[in-house]
Amino acid sequence: MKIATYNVNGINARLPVLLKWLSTSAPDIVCLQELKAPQEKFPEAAIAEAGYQSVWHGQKSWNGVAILTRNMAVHELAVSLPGDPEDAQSRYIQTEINGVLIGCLYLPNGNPAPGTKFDYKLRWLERFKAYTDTLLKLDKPVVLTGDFNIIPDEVDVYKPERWLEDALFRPEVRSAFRSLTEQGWIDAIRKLYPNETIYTFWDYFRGSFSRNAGLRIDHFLLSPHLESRLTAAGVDKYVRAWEKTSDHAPVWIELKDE
DNA sequence: ATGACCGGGTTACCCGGA
Repeated sequence: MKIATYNVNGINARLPVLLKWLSTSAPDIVCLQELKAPQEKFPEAAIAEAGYQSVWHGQKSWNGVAILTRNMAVHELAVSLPGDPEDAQSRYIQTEINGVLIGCLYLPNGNPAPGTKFDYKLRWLERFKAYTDTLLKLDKPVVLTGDFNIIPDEVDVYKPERWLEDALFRPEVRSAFRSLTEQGWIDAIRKLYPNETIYTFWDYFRGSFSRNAGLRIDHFLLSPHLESRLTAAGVDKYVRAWEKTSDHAPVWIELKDE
């Protein structure tokens, strides 16, 4: 079972690129972030024509998340992260497929830091940590994937010294990410590639992609059950080189059957 | 150190993104 995550930066602007990537990469499950489209503007029919069922939670202008599946029934379980009914931002959607709970998240960016946006990011991380505690106690296979907006370590950014004050790299958020892996969640890319420089995002400007000035901010966290089932992982970096592409590249893992 | 590139939409001398 191949599971992918892709911050599309606008589902409608990205539709041709998304469909082309789906046909070449052929993931079974896809988590999308930054739809930047209200609920009724999601291109469900075009995606269905490509062979994928969708569940999504849109929002006008910003945010928005979706889960697509190929040849598998989708049962939508949740469209928000528990813990704050007042939070109106569409940043989490969750479903269960083939006995695996799939959480698709778009964590707040948090810049500028410090400030109210950074405070929101930290609150979101607290809620997320409380929820991951709950998920671990379920004692079942769980995949949490998406755009975490967290650079976990110095190896995950081209010039760490320039990012020290940034909301993606500040000690509070790196510590929050570390607390998840210490809790038992497996960073799938790092599990398979402990020392390699691997990026998932490159700015549109400053010639970032051609200079490979990137960040690793899109992640897969696996519950301990899935460690023995993880067989492969990677970044579809070639998609970032396409015309009209997102500033993120798709990231994927392969899980073998039990 | 700085700029500049995208998508959405109030089509702007706008905003947010990372």
